[in-house]
Amino acid sequence: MFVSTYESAIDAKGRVSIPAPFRAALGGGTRIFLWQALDGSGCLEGGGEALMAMYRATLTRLAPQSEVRKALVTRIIAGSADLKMDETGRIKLPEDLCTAAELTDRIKFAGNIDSFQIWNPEKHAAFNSAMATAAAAPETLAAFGRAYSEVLHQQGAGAYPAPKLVDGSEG
Amino acid sequence: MFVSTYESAIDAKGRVSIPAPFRAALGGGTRIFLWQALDGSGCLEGGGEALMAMYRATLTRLAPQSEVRKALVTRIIAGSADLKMDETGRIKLPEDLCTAAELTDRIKFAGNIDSFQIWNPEKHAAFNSAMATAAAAPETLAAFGRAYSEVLHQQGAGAYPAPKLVDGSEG
DNA sequence: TCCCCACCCATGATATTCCAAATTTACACA
DNA sequence: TGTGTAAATTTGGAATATCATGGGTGGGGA
Repeated sequence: MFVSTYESAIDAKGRVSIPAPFRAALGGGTRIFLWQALDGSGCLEGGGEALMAMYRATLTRLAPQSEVRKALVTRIIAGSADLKMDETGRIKLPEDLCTAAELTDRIKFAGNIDSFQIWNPEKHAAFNSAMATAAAAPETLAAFGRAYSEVLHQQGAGAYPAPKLVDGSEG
Repeated sequence: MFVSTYESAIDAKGRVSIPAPFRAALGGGTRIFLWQALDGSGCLEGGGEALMAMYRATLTRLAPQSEVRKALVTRIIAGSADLKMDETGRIKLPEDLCTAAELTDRIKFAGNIDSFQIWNPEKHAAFNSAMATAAAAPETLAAFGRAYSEVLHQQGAGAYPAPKLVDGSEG
């Protein structure tokens, strides 16, 4: 799982070190896919072979000639760069993606569960504060609570230790 | 899988280099089939022997004398060029297909999962921006999200671990 | 006999791989 | 709790390999 946010630098050759925790999340694979986020937020989205395999399965479920599938395949499959990490964990960012996401010298890697995002730092800061506001909204918190309850019920109460008032060495 | 987009040039003899990653996606085969895309988008569609084998199986499932089968066989089977890559990974584009797809000096290879597309660069740019708009539409994103969830549930704990409160160090 | 096509080789540019150093981070011990 | 050591990671640069492209030659068909 891709968690947390890290900053990294683009060197003179357009190379970038993938943060070590993200390399671990890639499960040892060295192939990385990068494409422009679908929602127009201006960041790049990336993942490894496992994510692309999921996307392949997802896209081939959609009706072959549907506009939805064509649009998504164009953006995610045709629109993605197929990169390979070197031995020190670096990739070379394609120029067109750097231009699209306004990446110049320093960038932010943001975890996104199954994928990660690459941001221009200023845009990331703006996005971050917007998300902070949105997260604090009552509707957001309510929706989170509902989803959490559903998962709890689905998984059953046995999956997790019951809360204890006085906790020992485990829990 | 055919991923990403590459540009290539048609030389004086009408030859074109297949991008190296696409050659890898052909699995070592040197036979390439090319035909006009069914949807009237004006690009060519292509693939290797594996894709044609899939199409053969698909088409022979259709009722022999049905209009659907005749139409598809005519376009895909009769209408496709049967080409062979040379040792340096080039093919010679037939003139009629070049004319139909308005290919002159430079062309774009766009990955399409199991097949690839060949585009006139200007037409590809126009198609790309149209698809970008379509992909950003809320309905498209919602449809993608639904399909992704379905795949997740089908695979269960396969590619990605199901949500757990206590997760391993990777995943 | 001519022309077209398939095959072969050569070359420049580009991308990738490899090596080495410097910085940061984690850990152990005082 | 502070410091020193060790490991890992990030960074910079150069050598190597790969790839796209151009031209040349021989065989086969018209």
